[in-house]
Amino acid sequence: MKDNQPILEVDRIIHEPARLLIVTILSMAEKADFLFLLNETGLTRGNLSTHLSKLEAAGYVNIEKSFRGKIPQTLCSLTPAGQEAFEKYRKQINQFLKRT
Amino acid sequence: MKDNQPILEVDRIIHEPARLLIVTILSMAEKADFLFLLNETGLTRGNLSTHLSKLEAAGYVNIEKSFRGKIPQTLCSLTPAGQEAFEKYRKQINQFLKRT
DNA sequence: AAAACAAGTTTGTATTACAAACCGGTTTGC
DNA sequence: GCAAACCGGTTTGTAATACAAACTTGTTTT
Repeated sequence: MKDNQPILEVDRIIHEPARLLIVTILSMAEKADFLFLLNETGLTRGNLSTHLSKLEAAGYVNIEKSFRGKIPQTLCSLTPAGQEAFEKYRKQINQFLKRT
Repeated sequence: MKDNQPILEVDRIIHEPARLLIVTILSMAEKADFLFLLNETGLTRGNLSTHLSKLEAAGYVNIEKSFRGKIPQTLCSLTPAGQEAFEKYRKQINQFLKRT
């Protein structure tokens, strides 16, 4: 068989709940550091790290590393592509769920 | 580490796009057969089959097998638990996405 | 100087979604 | 009347991935 056409095609990168959370926060905060995201999301550090990496690899978030005194700091922000993808996702899901 | 509390906790059974599609269709049609779902969703038979099994195992859909003449027929419908879970999911996602 | 801590990253594992192969029966072609 | 194609699915094999736990690199504390 090879009858394969996707119907409800949604961006899996954003669809994942943990990342949806992260992206939503970033869409409001416009630049947040690792520890802030850690608190807000309730994720473990490990999972936050990997989800951020995945978002970065997708080109959806920008990650800049710096130092706050002697302590490393990771700042994250949505890229334009990320904002766009998020908006698109929201529209899709809203529209899909609207038609009761 | 063991600081683990889930924040955006969404029903993964329903969250999966293919199953969200199936459940949405069932919520409107109230009893649909395999071939109908196959057309509506655009899934392959194999994937439709496994997703239905998963929904059945979760107690969200009821599957009855019968014959239409000599041809087997699989009828699917949402259980009350399935309807409830779907409604809950919709509310959660809508509410989450609402707060821009 | 050793032990605890901070801020992340990497690794190991179990779950999964999807495609492809399979299967039992039925119809069609010859 | 029998082989080949078709129907309506189910099972299997595999690659991706989400999460927890272990590790790392550097910094305070004691």
